[in-house]
Amino acid sequence: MKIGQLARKTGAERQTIRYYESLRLLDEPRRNSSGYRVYDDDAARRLMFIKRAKSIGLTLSEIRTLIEISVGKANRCEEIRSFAEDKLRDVREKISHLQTIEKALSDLKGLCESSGDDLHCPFIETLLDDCIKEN
Amino acid sequence: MKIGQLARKTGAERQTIRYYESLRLLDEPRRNSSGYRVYDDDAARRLMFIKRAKSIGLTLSEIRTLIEISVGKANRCEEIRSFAEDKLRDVREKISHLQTIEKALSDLKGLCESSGDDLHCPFIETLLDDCIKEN
DNA sequence: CTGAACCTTAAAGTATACTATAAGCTGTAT
DNA sequence: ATACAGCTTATAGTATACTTTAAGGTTCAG
Ligand SMILES: [Zn+2]
Ligand SMILES: [Zn+2]
Ligand SMILES: [Zn+2]
Ligand SMILES: [Zn+2]
Repeated sequence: MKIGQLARKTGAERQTIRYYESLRLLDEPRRNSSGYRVYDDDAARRLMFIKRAKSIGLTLSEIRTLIEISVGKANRCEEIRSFAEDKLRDVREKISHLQTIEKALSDLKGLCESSGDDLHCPFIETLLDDCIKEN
Repeated sequence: MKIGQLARKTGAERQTIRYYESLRLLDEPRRNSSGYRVYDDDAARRLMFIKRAKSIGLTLSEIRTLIEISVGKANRCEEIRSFAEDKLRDVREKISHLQTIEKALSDLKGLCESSGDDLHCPFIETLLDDCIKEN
């Protein structure tokens, strides 16, 4: 399988595959006599692993960590669980941060909706005034 | 007020202030005889506006939009409310995406915890296998 | 044999929001 | 006088995850 076939099979771009190789997310493939990359099904499996891992919010560097933990030998469940806990904590923090933002935004929007004063929109005024006490 | 004083007053870095100016988030200040930037309290207010707007999750380009909508004249509440609605939709989408990720991660972690098989960790196996049916 | 499709590399561009560096001018305190 | 803080500009670096470009070699159909 050359790079274009692998790309078609997995839905990744050729350049992305080379990029992942440069990040050591994919093993260096063997080369044919013309220097072209030649892949097997394990490479496709690895690439799909990366795609799925990305879809659950892992960064490429986290995915490399996961590959390093689990490649070849036994999967080191203890490390994997602690990895998952760290990531879950991150995700939950992000959610709660966004919920704070959501509340702030909808509060401001509510102020604007109930004010009726187009000259001093409380959405804008609140952002302008809350921090500096016009000294 | 020179740039250093404005920086101290608002907690922004001098370079950040110049950067915001280059993005037209801050008006070009007047210059003194040596070419130094000279600011007034309105500039400080504007800078704090940017800080607060960032704290509720707005990007610099969204903040520029908000400034363009509201600067000088009446605040155009209708546009502001539609802006807020767009942003709220974004934030809610992000939250729900993260909640999906949270569920996937904790499900995988649960699989690992209840398996006891360190040789084929279901966390890794699921990511490896779900997409390609080892053809 | 020519052109299209496919492969190679290295380097630069994209987006976001800064942060740092270089090289140099200004202002003030001692 | 001179050190030191503070100002100027333009340019490059950081992080993430690609995408694009340039310049060229390979393979195969017609
Ligand atoms: Zn309003
Ligand atoms: Zn006010
Ligand atoms: Zn496990
Ligand atoms: Zn399997």
